[in-house]
Amino acid sequence: MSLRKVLLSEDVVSLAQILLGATITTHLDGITTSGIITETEAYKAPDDKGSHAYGNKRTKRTETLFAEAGTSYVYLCYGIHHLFNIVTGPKDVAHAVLIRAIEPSQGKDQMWVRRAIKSKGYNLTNGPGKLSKALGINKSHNAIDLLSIRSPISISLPKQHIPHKEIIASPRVGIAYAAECAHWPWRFRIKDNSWTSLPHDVKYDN
DNA sequence: CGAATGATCGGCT
DNA sequence: GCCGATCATTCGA
Repeated sequence: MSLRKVLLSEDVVSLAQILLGATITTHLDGITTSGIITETEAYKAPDDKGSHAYGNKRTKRTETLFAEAGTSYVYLCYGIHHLFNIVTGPKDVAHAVLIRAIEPSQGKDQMWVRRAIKSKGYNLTNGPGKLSKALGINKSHNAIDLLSIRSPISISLPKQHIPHKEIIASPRVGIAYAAECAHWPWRFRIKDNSWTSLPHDVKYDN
């Protein structure tokens, strides 16, 4: 089954889990960088108050969310960070999966150059703003067809899905204003993978 | 350690 | 004007 068909037919909450383990690759400025998706979040308008398209609100910004499955939705957060989403569902259904973290595979050195920070380790790509910067994604990559052969950004599903047992669900963060929707466990990450951001509600004792 | 803060922009009221 | 699907750094205990 083609990726587009999967993105069209499955529910966005399922897709957030299906996309775990998928590879995202960018070809920009003659540089190839790629990584495995380790953490995702589902955004499901119109009922989801955390979504920009809550209540099917259409503005210049949210219009991209209403595009057909396989379109990219990149938008600027806090004036600094470009957050990368994959639009899912048929045209006029504003569902999307936010990519929150990846495990780097190709072009790690170039990612560090793009990130330009002192620290190292998992810090490279374990957050939505971080991975976008590491992969060179910015708002010029909004509303492009990820499934086109010409796209500088591409997605490929893993040969085998991550088993359900290996997926951890938790509440979404950063959208406290979204009231009860903020508690919906629509954030997914691969168990025992260190290339994820820590769940905010879990404490580790050591 | 944790808390506070600065960075810095565009969409919305 | 205000504030967000954030992050890196500094400050204080």
